[in-house]
Amino acid sequence: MADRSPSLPDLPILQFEEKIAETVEKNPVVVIIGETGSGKSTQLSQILHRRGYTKSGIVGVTQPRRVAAVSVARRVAQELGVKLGEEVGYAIRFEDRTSERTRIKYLTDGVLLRESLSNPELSEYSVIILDEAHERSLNTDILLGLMKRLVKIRSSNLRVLITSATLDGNKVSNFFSDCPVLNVPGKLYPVEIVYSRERPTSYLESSLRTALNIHVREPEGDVLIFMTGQDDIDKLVSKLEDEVRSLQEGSCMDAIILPLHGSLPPELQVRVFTPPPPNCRRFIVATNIAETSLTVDGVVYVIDSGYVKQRGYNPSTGMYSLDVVPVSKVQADQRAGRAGRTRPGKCYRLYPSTVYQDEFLDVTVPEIQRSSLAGSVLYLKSLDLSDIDILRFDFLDSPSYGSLEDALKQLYLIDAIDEDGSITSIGRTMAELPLEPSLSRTLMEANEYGCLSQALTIAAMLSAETSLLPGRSKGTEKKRRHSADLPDGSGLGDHIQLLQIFEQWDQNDYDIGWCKENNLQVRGMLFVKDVRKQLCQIMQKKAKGTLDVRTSESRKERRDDYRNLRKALCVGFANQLAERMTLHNGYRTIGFKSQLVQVHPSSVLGTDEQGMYPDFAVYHELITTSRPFMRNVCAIDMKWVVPILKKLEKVNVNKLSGGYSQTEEGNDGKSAFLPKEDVSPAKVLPDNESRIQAARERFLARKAKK
DNA sequence: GAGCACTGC
Repeated sequence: MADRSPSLPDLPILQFEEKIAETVEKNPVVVIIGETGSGKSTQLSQILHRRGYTKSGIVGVTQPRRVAAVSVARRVAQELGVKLGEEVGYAIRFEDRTSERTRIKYLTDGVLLRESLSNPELSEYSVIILDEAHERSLNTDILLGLMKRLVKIRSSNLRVLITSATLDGNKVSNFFSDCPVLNVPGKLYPVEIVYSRERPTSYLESSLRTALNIHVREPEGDVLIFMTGQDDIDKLVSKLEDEVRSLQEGSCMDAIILPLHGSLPPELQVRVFTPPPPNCRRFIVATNIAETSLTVDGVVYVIDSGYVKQRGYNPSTGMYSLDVVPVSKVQADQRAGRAGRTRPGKCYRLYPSTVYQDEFLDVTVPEIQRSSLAGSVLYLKSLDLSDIDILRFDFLDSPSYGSLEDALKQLYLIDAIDEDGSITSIGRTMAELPLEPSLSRTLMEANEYGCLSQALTIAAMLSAETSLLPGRSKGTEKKRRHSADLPDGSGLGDHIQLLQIFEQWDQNDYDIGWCKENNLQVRGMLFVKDVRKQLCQIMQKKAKGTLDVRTSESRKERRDDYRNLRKALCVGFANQLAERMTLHNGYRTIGFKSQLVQVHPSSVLGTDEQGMYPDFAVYHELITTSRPFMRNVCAIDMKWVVPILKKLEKVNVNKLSGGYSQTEEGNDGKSAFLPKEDVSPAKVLPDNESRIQAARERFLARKAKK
């Protein structure tokens, strides 16, 4: 591979090559603050290659997103004049384009985590660059902790570079024993920030007025408007269309108004990449997707509502939520930067500067503090790092004690760890599967009951579930769940329906047209097929029966009630069970702090002659939107629940966590982020026990009645 | 009888 291509682009970072090389030479960890347009993603790896770091190993660069890993690798291969997949390659899920000759490797952080599972010292790498670490994805945060440990073990032959944002560069440096921080300027044009005098009562209305003002008064250039979700986007798009239409002819240029969000079909998403005809201004009304994932060229004006829709998780109830929250300063700056990519721009913030200064957090709350940690904890346990105790694991930002406790409890209930918190052999197999722990456990149990092939399908379908639904357009709603053509889950619930849908697609030879006819998202269904294939490869050696999708005809004839499959789900989702109220169709969750929930209206779960839902159910997810709902529900037998209730009684979080309690030094002060809930084990347990006792009594009464 | 921001193995 050539050391220097004649066509190297003129990027700011190249002026710092000497300084970077010198600093990396002397320090095992270096933080690089690289603004947008600095070229850090494509150039850092090449600088280190020129300095000889690819002689002793691979230079690996992680990216939080698949498309970024692919496109940056392609670019670097081009700049170095080599064929992609040879000296320069990439690895993402389902696609490994590397070879023995690969010296520079771009990969998603998830793939690097997988690699470290089989090679904890990542010995083939001489350099690891964690790019976009300021985005603080769950995987990046785990990697940051692992890197801190790894540089101690491999101090002589590993270099770690972390790229971050201005606002938390020092924090990352502190985390790595005050390692050096290098600033690399970006190549953005100046963006003038225009603040509102006060917060608008309706930011939809305010966005509309601001957009129209730009259209009438400002010179040409596209407008990017950040909204929180599809609903508001649709409303604003239609209002803008009305208003623009009513503008006097000839008073201003033409306009094209485009929505842009994740649930938009890909063919509509790519419309934003088509440049507008002359004398025409585009309005792109977008979610966060335009903040980092998609870059729209031609944007000169940005309107920032100051809000974002963000997922949260409450570990004491197991409940997810989607909340509209103020953006962080980093996010607001990122949004503003979208106006200065091609020439000087303007950003209209629909809030006063005091709100930015005093109310916005510096950085977005990291994902690790907003997610269930069962999967991450199981992952870390399976690494067998004898020098690391999970509850003392060194995170850049620690998750709360309650959140780790929730993860341990769940892992214990599904047999992934024993009562002392040590990983079991079941847990080890689970960690190998690219699934949430409950689904991994379901697969293993299903394997024992001879219904692995069905469980594989359900696991794959649930991995993609949200992207299977068609966009919410009038007339097609309800169709997915209640269409006459699609199976209905035999009244047993959504898991079974998902299984039946995939089986039917299989019987239709994976015909794309069939998906379209049934309003199933093609992209989502193809993803399911890929996931299932990947899961099959991993489970092949362990499988006790066939992995084929198609169940044999004879079996279909004797009216399968999916008992084994539902029993396996019950074991895998032992932490996600609910019991119906005696007199109505509401449920209360078992195992968490008492929580009243309802079956989501989109569910196909059937009722009996009295219109009542089954006594017990397993759910895939609890989510609060307008109210707390169970999403994806499956009927289960009460007798399957009894052993789980017994196990719940035995849960001793103090033992699971190795006697480490919240009050001990080291973890306090860092962990207060969620709604203040008392999650100390001493208080939760008695309450839990009495609740379980009551549930058992109700269960026995019911049994007697029947 | 309600709705889903965005990623990823």
